[in-house]
Amino acid sequence: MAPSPTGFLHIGNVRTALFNWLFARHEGGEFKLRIENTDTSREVAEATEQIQESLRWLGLDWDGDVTFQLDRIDDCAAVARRLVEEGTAYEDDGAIRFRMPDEGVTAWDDAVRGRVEFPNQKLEDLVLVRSDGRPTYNFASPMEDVWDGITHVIRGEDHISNTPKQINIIRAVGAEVPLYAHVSHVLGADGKSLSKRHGSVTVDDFRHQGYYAPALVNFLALLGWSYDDKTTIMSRDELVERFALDRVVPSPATFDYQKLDWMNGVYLRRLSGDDYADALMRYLRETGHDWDEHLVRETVPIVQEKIERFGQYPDFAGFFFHDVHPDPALLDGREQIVEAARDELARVEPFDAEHIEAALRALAARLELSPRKAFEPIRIAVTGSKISPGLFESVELLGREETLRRLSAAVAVA
RNA sequence: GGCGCAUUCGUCUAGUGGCCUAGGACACCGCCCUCUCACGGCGGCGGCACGGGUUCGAAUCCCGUAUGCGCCUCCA
Repeated sequence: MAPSPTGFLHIGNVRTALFNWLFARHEGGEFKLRIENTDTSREVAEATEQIQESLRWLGLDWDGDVTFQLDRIDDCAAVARRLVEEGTAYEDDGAIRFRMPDEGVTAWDDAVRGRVEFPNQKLEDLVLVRSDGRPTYNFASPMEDVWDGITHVIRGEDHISNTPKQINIIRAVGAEVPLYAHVSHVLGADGKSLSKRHGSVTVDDFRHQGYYAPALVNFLALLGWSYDDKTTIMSRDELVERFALDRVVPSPATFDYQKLDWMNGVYLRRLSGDDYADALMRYLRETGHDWDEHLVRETVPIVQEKIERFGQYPDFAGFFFHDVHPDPALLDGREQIVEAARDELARVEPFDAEHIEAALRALAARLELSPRKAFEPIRIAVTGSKISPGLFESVELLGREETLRRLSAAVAVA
């Protein structure tokens, strides 16, 4: 994987990285990370570290040290000089240009697209080394592929037109041409390529919204690749075991956030309570919610099945950690129900979900209200919202004192 | 403009000449479950871009058209 350090890791690049990683792990090969920083003017200082942190979060581990394209500037220059001597390159205004063949075609068998051919006549002589001495991407990249012993280049389809140029360079230096696989782009809902030029959709964005890395990986793997006609949920190991380039489709895929949300929910619901709590705590800490860990862990059984992203937790369960101020209009003249509930809950014994439920259901029956009708104002007074985890369990967790306080407060305000 | 790549339900996809009156998943709609919201169960809506070929037979092969995207930089 060879990102340029111009910003956060983009989700489209991550999908490409994932295919590289899955392929390498499946084949027992190596997955290499190279930072393509020959364009120093566009480089962003933090980017290199952020890219690595994002890959670590996703669990895409690379082999060996990270390499930097700029480190081979001298090696590239030496090769360019040799090509000039050999006559396959020439000087032009201080730069060095590669002489592309004029006749015939340059072709390769792309692992996802089949045979691709370019008439050489259309290939322009390419600048290898700029007049300031720095190699260009189209020179440095194939040379590094050679030096790093890259056997498979899996990259985005925007590189298709670069490939014949790079193949000719590799041939000119007498090296072996790697196998190329050009995967399609990931599109946004607007149908445009999801690139840095259009909305920024970085790994960090997903992380902050509370997506679970294994779910994101599963989802991304299915963007352009499938195992069969019905399998969608696959663990990391299953993905590695099953991934194959020949099942990668060549057409672009649109990123569907709703499906990601669904899949994230599936993953979160499958977690054990402890694992869920661990991941949730990590998320809350990362996003600046300094909430009591013991209480957070106690809420897990009643929220795990209800939310599909950790990002929903603060809104959904925040009432456990801070007071609520429900809009009086929401109660809409139903404060007598809230008042009656307060009186009931004041004497429930023991104060647990089972007995709380029995008491509140009896209250609803006495008021000749359906449970649905009767519980709504109580829920609003206690949680501040019409939507919440189970009422009885929430009340138990909140405790008698705090519950009664909120019920009284709601009545007072109304 | 040139070159290249792509085109199956709204979305992700299965499909490699007959198994397809095109299968699955997400989304959507309806019903059931139900203290809200979710989960779960059941059912439904919905597609081979278009036009020509080839063939006994085409979503699958060929050609063309359309549309989208990419590249054409001393960016990567």
